[in-house]
Amino acid sequence: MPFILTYGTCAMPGKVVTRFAPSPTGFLHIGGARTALFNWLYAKATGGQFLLRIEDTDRTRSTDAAVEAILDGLRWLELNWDGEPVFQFARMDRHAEIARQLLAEGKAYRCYATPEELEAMREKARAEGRSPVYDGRWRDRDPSEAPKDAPFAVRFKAPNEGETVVDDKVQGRVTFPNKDLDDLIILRSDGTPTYNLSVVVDDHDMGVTHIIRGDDHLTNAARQSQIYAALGWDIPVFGHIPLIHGPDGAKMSKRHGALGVGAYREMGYLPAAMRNYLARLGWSHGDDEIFSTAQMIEWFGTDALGKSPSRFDFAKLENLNGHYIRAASDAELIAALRDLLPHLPADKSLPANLSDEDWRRLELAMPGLKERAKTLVELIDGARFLFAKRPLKIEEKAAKLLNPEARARLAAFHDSLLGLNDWSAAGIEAAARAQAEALGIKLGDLAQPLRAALTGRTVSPGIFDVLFVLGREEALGRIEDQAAPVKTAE
RNA sequence: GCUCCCUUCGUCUAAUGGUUAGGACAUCAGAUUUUCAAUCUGGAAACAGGGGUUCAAUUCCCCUAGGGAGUACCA
Repeated sequence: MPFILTYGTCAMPGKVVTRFAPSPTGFLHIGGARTALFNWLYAKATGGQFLLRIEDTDRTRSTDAAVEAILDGLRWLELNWDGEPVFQFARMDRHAEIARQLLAEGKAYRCYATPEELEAMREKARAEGRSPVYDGRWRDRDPSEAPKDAPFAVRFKAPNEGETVVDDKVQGRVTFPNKDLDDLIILRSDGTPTYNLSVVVDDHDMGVTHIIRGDDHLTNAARQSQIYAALGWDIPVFGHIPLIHGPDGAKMSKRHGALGVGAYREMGYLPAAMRNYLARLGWSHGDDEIFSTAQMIEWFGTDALGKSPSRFDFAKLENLNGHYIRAASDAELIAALRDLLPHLPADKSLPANLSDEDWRRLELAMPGLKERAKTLVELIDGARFLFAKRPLKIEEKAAKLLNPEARARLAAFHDSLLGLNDWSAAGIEAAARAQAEALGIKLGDLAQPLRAALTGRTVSPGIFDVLFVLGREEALGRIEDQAAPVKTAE
């Protein structure tokens, strides 16, 4: 079957092409998300293309669910890729073809060493304090010495002497002694290509010019450079960024920090806040902390990428998210909530089937709510009182506010409210202040019992806004529920 | 073990061969206030250690310590 070049043939000279190349063995984690962001930013900043390649050649570990999770994660972060994703596995024949070409040109050779043999070799090298590299035992042997019908792998004939230099945009000039870079297998004994070959071939065919990736690939960059050189292809510009660590400085693991971006969505973070936070992990633009995606694109460059690893800090993310929530319009937040609600477990969500009227009420309450929420989840929690049914369940701390005096004040205020024509926050506030004065108490002594009666809690948006948003009937009802002298506190 | 990389307040980071080493988050104190937030003011808080080079080093070089990555017929 003829191989079709998807991008290589149409790559414009001088045009930047970046890519994100995750392997679909799990969700899109935070480090991957940042890598994707940087590549995306670089493409946007240079007017180039941002491509996506799914490295699914490990058939036992790759899953369709993971592919979906990664695409989902990228979409949520609004990191849109150009064109269709390239699936590496589908290009296996092309990779094998290049391996055979290398073999034919004498730049690769057949290796008949068995896995046991290789293991013994490594053991020995380790014991002697040398790098556990392949010793090249089949490198220069005559084909006639090959065992008949024995399986073989194809190894790349890497230079033995000298050094390989990776000119890295982030790490600088990194030099590797060639003696430590052994002849890696490019074609397994079952004829399938291996990672380092596939990556080189794909990046070349896709016309990739710039590669920003985790520094766990730095050594690979050296090996890949050798393959590029053997093939006579241009080596892309590399930028190897340090990995993100967990809050305790240790490697990210499932126990701490290594969550899929979907988890961040469910914790109520906004994509824009996420991008902003991620951008500040390992990249900076002077003292700027909060900036729009447009500014990010304008400012982004590999020069300001840091070399030292960073830790993931939830407190800062949360703070940033709070900024974004406060800055968002009410309509935007309503939209974000509508998107998020279906993804949340019932106990963290709002009642199902909110009516249009409910949504309107929520939007009306939004200015007061968003001021107090650091995440959408907190926003939801803060909004819960809006949809509570009478008689309200009163939280313990709120119940303490509702002592007999407080209930008497509520009764008095309830009566004043009956005669209030201007049911606006300002009108209600004026009434409350007058009431407090008449009673000879501080405003707070009326406001807090009111809060308890109206929301069942001790914390809420401004209480006059609460009355206003709830509407006259509901508000008066809730006050009455708590003001009635015969009713018990619980 | 071997190869490579890293090290500025608790965290993310800025800057510089000569600075009171800056900002942000977190933290503490105060102001404001109907609660909580938000906001405002102020405080505490860092150049890992040791050698050099230099008139001068946080900055350049070396060593040590600590951290990270790689070391597969995984990606």
